[in-house]
Amino acid sequence: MKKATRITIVEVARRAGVSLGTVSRVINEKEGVGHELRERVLSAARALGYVPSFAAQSMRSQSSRAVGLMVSDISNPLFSATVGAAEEVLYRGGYNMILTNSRDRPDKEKEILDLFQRRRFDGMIITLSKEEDPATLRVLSESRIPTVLFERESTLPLDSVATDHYSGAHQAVSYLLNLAHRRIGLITVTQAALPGRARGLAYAAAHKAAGVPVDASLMSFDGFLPDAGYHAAYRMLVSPRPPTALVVGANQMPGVLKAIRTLKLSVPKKLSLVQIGDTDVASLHQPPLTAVRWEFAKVGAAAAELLLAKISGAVDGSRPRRIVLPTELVLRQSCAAPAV
Amino acid sequence: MKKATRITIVEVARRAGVSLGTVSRVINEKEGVGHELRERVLSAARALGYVPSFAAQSMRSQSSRAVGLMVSDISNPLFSATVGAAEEVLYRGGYNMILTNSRDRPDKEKEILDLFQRRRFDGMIITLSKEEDPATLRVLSESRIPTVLFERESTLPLDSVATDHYSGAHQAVSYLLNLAHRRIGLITVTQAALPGRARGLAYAAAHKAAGVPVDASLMSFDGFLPDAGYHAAYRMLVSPRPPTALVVGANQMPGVLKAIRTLKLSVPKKLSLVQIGDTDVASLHQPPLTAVRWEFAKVGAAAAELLLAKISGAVDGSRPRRIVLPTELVLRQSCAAPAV
DNA sequence: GGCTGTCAATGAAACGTTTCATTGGTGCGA
DNA sequence: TCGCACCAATGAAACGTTTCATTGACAGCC
Repeated sequence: MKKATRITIVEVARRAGVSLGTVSRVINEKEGVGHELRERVLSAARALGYVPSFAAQSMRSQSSRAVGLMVSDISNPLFSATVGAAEEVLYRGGYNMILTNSRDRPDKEKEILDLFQRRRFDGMIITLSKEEDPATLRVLSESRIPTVLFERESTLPLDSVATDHYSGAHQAVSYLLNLAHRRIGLITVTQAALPGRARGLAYAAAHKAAGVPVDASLMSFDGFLPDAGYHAAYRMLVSPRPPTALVVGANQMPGVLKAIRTLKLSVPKKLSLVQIGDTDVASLHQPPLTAVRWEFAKVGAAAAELLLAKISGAVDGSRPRRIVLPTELVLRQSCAAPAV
Repeated sequence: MKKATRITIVEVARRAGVSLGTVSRVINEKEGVGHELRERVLSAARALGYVPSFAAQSMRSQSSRAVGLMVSDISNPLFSATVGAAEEVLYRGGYNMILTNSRDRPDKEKEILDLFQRRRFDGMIITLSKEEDPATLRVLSESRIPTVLFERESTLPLDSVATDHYSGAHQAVSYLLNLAHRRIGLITVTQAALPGRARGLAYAAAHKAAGVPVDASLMSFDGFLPDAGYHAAYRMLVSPRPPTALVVGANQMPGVLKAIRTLKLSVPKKLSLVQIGDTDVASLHQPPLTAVRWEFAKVGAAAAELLLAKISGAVDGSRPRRIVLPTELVLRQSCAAPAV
């Protein structure tokens, strides 16, 4: 039979014949308690099956030993490696990770941020659907919880850890321009946040540097919609002046590949292809896809490490730190000069 | 300037000129407080920027409104969809999800289970690296936290939600046997847990039903090792009597495909291929891979729903519930009769 | 030998809520 | 008009820790 009532520190103290304070210090491995007593307390605790109450501890110590993570979509494979690495670092630092899914809905984001406040988390790592949503920014600026923006940047003085999406896209587009492509499609996510915005800017800058005019109809930024990759690619590819190359976000690529297959276009003969974010889909495709690569796990680990540093006060908060992680272009067999 | 000290319910009560209890009831939207007072409390709370302390609430109410999730590997794409769906259900039910990564290490699993106890979680959904690890089972059987096993089953009377891995593998192997394959390789994860064990049993049963002897060298169960897929496939394929078909777990498939490519084998001409777990890699491969399919999200949602039902007491705990979700074989173009 | 300093251990206050027994006031039926 | 039931609101106890000022004992020093 299980005891009906929870064992508290009081029972342990009584059983060991010592005071509450003593038990507390034994539990927390603080010094200043004699060897014999320590043993007595420990064995009493064991005998009773005592488990300290986190709620009481965190209420008293004003620390939840927990960190909130808010991402737009956990199921996104690009995120899951990142999230895994963040958890690893946080756990090792003695913090637990609470994971929430905002599904890119600003109202849910606000709700989650409120929740993080109530939970008195020691820190949070967040992704925003729109970097400039006023309601969200207000909550954020009033928050006193150490925060690290993740794959996002803000006008607010917030620390951030992000991949260098600008350089990544710039490399990809420049590479294709160098191969003599003049009509390059870009299929990615919304410009309301860093990744899409940086890619759009890089796309334009690379074209400008090469003296090639930009055709707005070759850019699609609604990658978060279901089947967006398919629709965007299909629309571009059946247009009167179709692109000869496509730069595509990893999440849009499955849809894009379906469109290509539907239209029976051969890669790279008819169409060159670069994927942003190197996944199994890219490396295992036939032909293997040239891709912009970065280490997903590193982004997560860096975000978690920065947050831990902020929590411990090791990093001064006077001026926001922005960590940008590098990308590289992995050349495979999905690109060629455009057919003449 | 931010206030140096946290606003508590006491300040709100003072400012609104009411008692603590009244504020508490307003905050918790309980009835029995007049309209005018309610407004006064609300506006006082707003003015002061009051945010209730979760720690205090959960200490008093003995509920953490949180659920722990322990998976072996978050980065595993098969898990991430599942985890996402579980989070969705739990969040909607008013619970937060704490995600932890056991990395399949029994010692870390035990540590995490202890943590879940201390945190007084209202429930937990867990994956075990070995279903029969005695130390883990002891912790589990002494735990009073409602628990749902996830893709695992135990000799302990624990509720579980899992995919029907047995039928899935049976379908795949039978299909290949029907195509006249006589040497079929199986590459998957450890038999110490449900998925690998069920697949091994199904493999043997299907062979027995077809009157085909089983060759143990055609089974590999160390899919959790890095590059296991590659090594297992390579070893089998270069052996004197290589398999003519391979049934491969989704996580091992990238490695297997690399081995196939290295050996320049054509699929399905030289080798038939079935993937267990239908991912983008399978559907986008050339040729598209025949796969055992199930809905990842449904498994997570079902686990979360069962757990919520247990927490609320809607389901009686006298006898464990085992929910098994169906699989189907999706026929694509990676299988053919063996070359003669 | 008295004083001081050190160390182990104690006991009570404090953390911020919820809950519950009470109080005070109001309306209604007898 | 009294008593009763009802309702809004109060005040204090309780939840399970940590922390901090205090006590008691003992050794070292002048």
